[in-house]
Amino acid sequence: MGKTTLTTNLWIEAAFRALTVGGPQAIRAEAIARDLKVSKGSFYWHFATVDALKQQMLQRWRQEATERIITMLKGTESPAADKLRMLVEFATNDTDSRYGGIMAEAAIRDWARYDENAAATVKTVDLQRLAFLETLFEQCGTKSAQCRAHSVILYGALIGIGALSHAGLANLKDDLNCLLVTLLDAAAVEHSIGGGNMAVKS
Amino acid sequence: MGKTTLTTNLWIEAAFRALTVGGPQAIRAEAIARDLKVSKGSFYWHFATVDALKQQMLQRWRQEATERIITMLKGTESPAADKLRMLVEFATNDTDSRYGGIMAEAAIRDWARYDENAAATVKTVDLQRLAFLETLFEQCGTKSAQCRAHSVILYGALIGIGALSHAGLANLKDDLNCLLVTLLDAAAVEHSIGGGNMAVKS
DNA sequence: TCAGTAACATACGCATCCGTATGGGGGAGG
DNA sequence: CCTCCCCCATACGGATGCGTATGTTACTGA
Repeated sequence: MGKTTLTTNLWIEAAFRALTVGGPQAIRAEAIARDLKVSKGSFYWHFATVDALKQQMLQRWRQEATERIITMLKGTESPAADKLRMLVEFATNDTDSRYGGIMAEAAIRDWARYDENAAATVKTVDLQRLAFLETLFEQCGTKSAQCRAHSVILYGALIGIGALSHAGLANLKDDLNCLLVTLLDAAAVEHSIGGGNMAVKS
Repeated sequence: MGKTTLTTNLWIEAAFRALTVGGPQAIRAEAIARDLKVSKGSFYWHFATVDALKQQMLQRWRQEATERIITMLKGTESPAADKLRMLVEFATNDTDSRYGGIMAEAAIRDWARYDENAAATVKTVDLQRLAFLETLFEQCGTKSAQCRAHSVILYGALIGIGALSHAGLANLKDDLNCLLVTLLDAAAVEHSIGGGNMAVKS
C-alpha cells in the first residue's frame, strides 16, 4: 500500500492548501510538488501549465460555492427568517472541507484583486449569493426598496467581519447574529409601528 | 529641470502604487526601479533591503491611518451621530492621496494575511478605529452591551462592502448609509419604544 | 515474455529576483 | 581647478521559478 499514484484532484487540493496558507502567489508548480513529495515533472503531466491549474481551481471553487447555495435553498422548508439565521450559522461554521471553506474564501477574494479570471469568478458567485439573500429578505417583509441594500450589508459584513475575526478582533458568529437581528427588527418596525421585535438576546 | 534626484519618499510612494496594483508580491526592488526609470542600484542606496522598505511602508500607513482618526475626532464639535455620518462619508470618498487611500487599505489587509509584521500593524490600526467607533456609539445612546458589536458591524461592513463595490456589485456610500441609519434607529427604538426614527430616505 | 503506456524523475535553457561590489558623474566647497 | 561625496549605473553570483525534453519505473494486456 506504500506507493499510490497521485490524482489530479490531489494536486488541486494541495494547490488550495497553498493558496490559503501563502496566498495566490504561492500557487507554484515546484512548491506544490515539494509539498506532495514528488517532482515537478509530475505536475506537468497532470497540467499543461500553471494557469491551467489556476483555471481548474477557480472552476472547482465556483461549483462548490454555488452548490452550497442550492443545497441550502431546497434543504428545508422553514420560514425565510430562519433560513437567514441558518445561513449565518452555516457560513460561520464552514471550516475548510476539501477546497471550499471559509479560509479559501478570503484568499480567493485577494486573488481576485490582482487577477481578471479570479475576479470574474468571484463576481458571478457574489451575484448569485446576493440574489438569493435578496429573495430571503423579501420574504421576511423587508421593504422592497431596501432588500438589495440589506443583502449587501449582511453579505459585506460577513466578509469584513470574517477578516476581523481572523485577527481576533471580533466574534464572527455573535456579531453577525446581532446584525441579523437588527436588520430583521427594522423590517418588523416598518410593518407594525410600535411593536418592534424584541428578540435581542444578550 | 530635467534631472531631479529621487527622495526616499518617492520610493515609498512608488512602492504603494505597486502594492495597490499588483499586491504585496509586487513590492520588489527591480520592478519599482523600472517604474521610476532608474536602476536598482539606486534602491539599495536608499534602503538596506526590501524588508526595510516594507517596514517603512507599514510605519507610514500606520501613522496615516491613525492620524486621520485624530484629525476627524477633534475636527468638529457636532453630535456623535453626525460624526458617524461624516466618518462614513469620509471613508467612502478617500480616493488615494499619496500612500493612504482606500485602495491601499484592501491591499494592506491582504498583505497582512501572509505577513506577520503587516498583520500586527493592521491589528493595532483596527483596534484604534474600533475603540473610536465604540465611543461614538455610546454617545449615540446605543445600549452599552451592543456598542462593541455595532462597531464591529459597521467597520466590518465598511471593509466587506468596499470589496464588493470594487467589483461593481454595491454602492459603497448608499449601502453604508443605510446600515448606519438602521443601527442608529435600533438605538432609538430601545430608548423610546414606539417612536422609531423614520429618517429612511429612499 | 514483451511491447506499450501511464506516472513520475532528471536535466536543461531561460527569465527574474535578490544583495553586493564596484565604477562613474556631477555639484558643493575650498 | 581640484576634490570629495552623494546618487546612481553596471556587473556579478546565487537562488528560484517556468516550461520542455528526455530518461526511468511499474503495471497491463496479449
